[in-house]
Amino acid sequence: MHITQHTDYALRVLIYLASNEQRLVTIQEISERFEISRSHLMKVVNQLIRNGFVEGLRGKGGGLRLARPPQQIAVGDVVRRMETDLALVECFHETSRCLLTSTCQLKGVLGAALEAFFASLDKVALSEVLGPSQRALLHVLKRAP
Amino acid sequence: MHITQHTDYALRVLIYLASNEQRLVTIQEISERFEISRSHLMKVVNQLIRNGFVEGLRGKGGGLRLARPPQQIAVGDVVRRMETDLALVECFHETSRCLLTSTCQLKGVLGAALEAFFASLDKVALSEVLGPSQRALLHVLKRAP
DNA sequence: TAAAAGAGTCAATCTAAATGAATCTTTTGG
DNA sequence: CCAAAAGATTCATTTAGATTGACTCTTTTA
Repeated sequence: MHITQHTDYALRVLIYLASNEQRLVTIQEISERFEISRSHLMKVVNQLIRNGFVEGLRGKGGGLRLARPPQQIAVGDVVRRMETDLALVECFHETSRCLLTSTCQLKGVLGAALEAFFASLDKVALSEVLGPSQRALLHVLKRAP
Repeated sequence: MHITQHTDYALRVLIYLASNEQRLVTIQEISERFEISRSHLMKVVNQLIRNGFVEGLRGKGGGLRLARPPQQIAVGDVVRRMETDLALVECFHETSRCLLTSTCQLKGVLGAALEAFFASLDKVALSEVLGPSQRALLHVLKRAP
C-alpha cells in the first residue's frame, strides 16, 4: 500500500510554500532544495495549481504561492486530489472479472476503510504538519503588519 | 493507492473457503474457479497458511480449510499481514532523504490515517463479507448436526 | 509406493510510476 | 518592444515492483 511519490512531492511543495508564505518561490528553487528534477516537479506543481492549492505567476519575477492560507488546506484534500487511482482492488472497477463481485461485500468494506483514511487526514490542516520552528515563523508573520 | 493483487487474491481465497467450510478445497480447484495460475495462487495460499488463517493438509485427499471460523477472522488482519510494504511515503523509511523529515509531522499524520483505515477493516469479520446466499449457507451449515 | 497435494526456487514479463529532454507560452522589467 | 524569466506541455525513456509461470522439491496417505 503506497501513496505515489507524486503526492509525496506535492505535500512537500505545499509545506515549503507554507513555510515561505511571505514571498514567491520558484519551481527552480524547490527542485534544488529537494533535489528533484525540475521537469518532474513541474508536473506536480501543475496539478497543484489546477486543483486550486497553489497560484502560479508566470513571467519575470514570477513564482508560486499558496492559493489559500495553510490553515484552510486539508491534507486529506491534497492526497485525494493528487492520487489519480483510488481503486484499492480490482472489484472497484466496472470491468472487474472477479466472479465474486456481484455477491461479496468487500468493495463496500474497503470503500468504508478508505473513507476512514481520508476522514482522518481531513482533520489535519497544512499548517499543522509544519515543524515547530516553521509554525513559529508562521505565527510571527501573522502578527507582523 | 492500491492494495496488491496478492492481498486481493488472499481475500478471495478466504471467502471461497468460508463458503465451503464443510469440506477440503484444493488449490487446483480455486485456481480454476478464479482463473488464476496455480503456482501464483500457491504463493498466496502459502502466506495465508504461514499467517495462521488457513490450514493446508498435504497428500492424497488433502486440501485447504480455514484455520478458524470466519467469524473470528478480521478482514483488517488479513490485509495487514498480506501487504508487505505499508510504508505510505518515503519518510516512513529510516533511509528517507527528504530534508523535511526531521521537522515535519506528515509521517505521524499519515500513520494515524493508516491506523484509521485498518481500524475500519478490523471491525469486519470474514463471515460478514460473504454474499447473502453464501452467508445463508453458512447459517444452515452451523445448524446441521 | 505411486499419486495427490502443497512448498520452494528462479527467471521472465508486464505495468505503472518516475524521469528527463526538448519545445512551447506567458509575462514583465528595462 | 523584446529578451529573459518563469511556468506549461509533449514525448520518449528508464526503472522498480508486481505479476506470472515453468520446474523441481517434499510430504502424506490411500
